[in-house]
Amino acid sequence: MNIGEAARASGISRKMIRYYEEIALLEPARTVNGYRVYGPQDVQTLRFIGACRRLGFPMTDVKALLGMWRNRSRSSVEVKRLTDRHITALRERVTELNAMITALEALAQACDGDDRPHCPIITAMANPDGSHTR
Amino acid sequence: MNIGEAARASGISRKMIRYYEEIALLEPARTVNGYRVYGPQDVQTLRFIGACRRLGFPMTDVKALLGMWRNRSRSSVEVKRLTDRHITALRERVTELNAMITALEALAQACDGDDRPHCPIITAMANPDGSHTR
DNA sequence: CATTGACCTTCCCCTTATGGTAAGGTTGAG
DNA sequence: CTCAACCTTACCATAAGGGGAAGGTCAATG
Repeated sequence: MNIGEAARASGISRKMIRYYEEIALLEPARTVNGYRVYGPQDVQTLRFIGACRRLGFPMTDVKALLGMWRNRSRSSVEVKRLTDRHITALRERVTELNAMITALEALAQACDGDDRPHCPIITAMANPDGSHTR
Repeated sequence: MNIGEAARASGISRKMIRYYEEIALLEPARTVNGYRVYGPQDVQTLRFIGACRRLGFPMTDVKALLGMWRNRSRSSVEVKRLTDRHITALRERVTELNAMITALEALAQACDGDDRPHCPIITAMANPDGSHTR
């Protein structure tokens, strides 16, 4: 299987397949002409990587997860620990984003949104310490 | 005011102050020796930028917001429109992250987390289409 | 007057994960 | 033999920074 076919079979772009090889996530065989050759196992690996990425795991985690997948004597606690850390990171990010959303909603709600220049949003940016001029 | 002092006054690192200049957000004066010189207005600009960044606006939006701030004949509706688009983008991102969190929580909850290899998390990654082998 | 430390300057590399493009080689069909 | 559709490597770019080197400047101290 050539890289194009592997891309279609796995849903991973040719570009990213080569990148994953570069960071040592897989090592396809080569024909005498240097063409990469992928087997069903390689496609499985690519699909595994894709699943990890869709769940937001960074590449370092994906690498670790791949190692655990391949290691038949792994402990499920390792996997769970990694996953829990990732969940925690995602929750923190959501908390940050929600704080931004809440602040922005308050500002937008206070803005008339008409053709006049007065705008609480701009005022808030210009007075970042919350020092309101009353 | 030198760049170091401007950095302390604005809470923006020297590195980023130079970067913001590079992308034309401000243009400090220079001494004869080439040192950047910042006035109170520049510090105001930097604080404005910092406030935008803390609310998650991308630099392109920051640039636009700066322009609106400086434009005394702006319409507040422009500002509000930009803000609303940003809020929408943030909400979408939160929705994505929450979907990941939900999926990961279900997997983690199903994982025993002991010293045995069996692990639903790994199994899920290896079978990305949800094709469970029963 | 020289040294020293704290500034400042520009320039380049690194990050994450991904896309694009260009120059050139291979293959298979017609 | 040619042409399209592959493939290869190599480089550039992204967003928003951080790190650091090499070299210039300035003020205070000895």
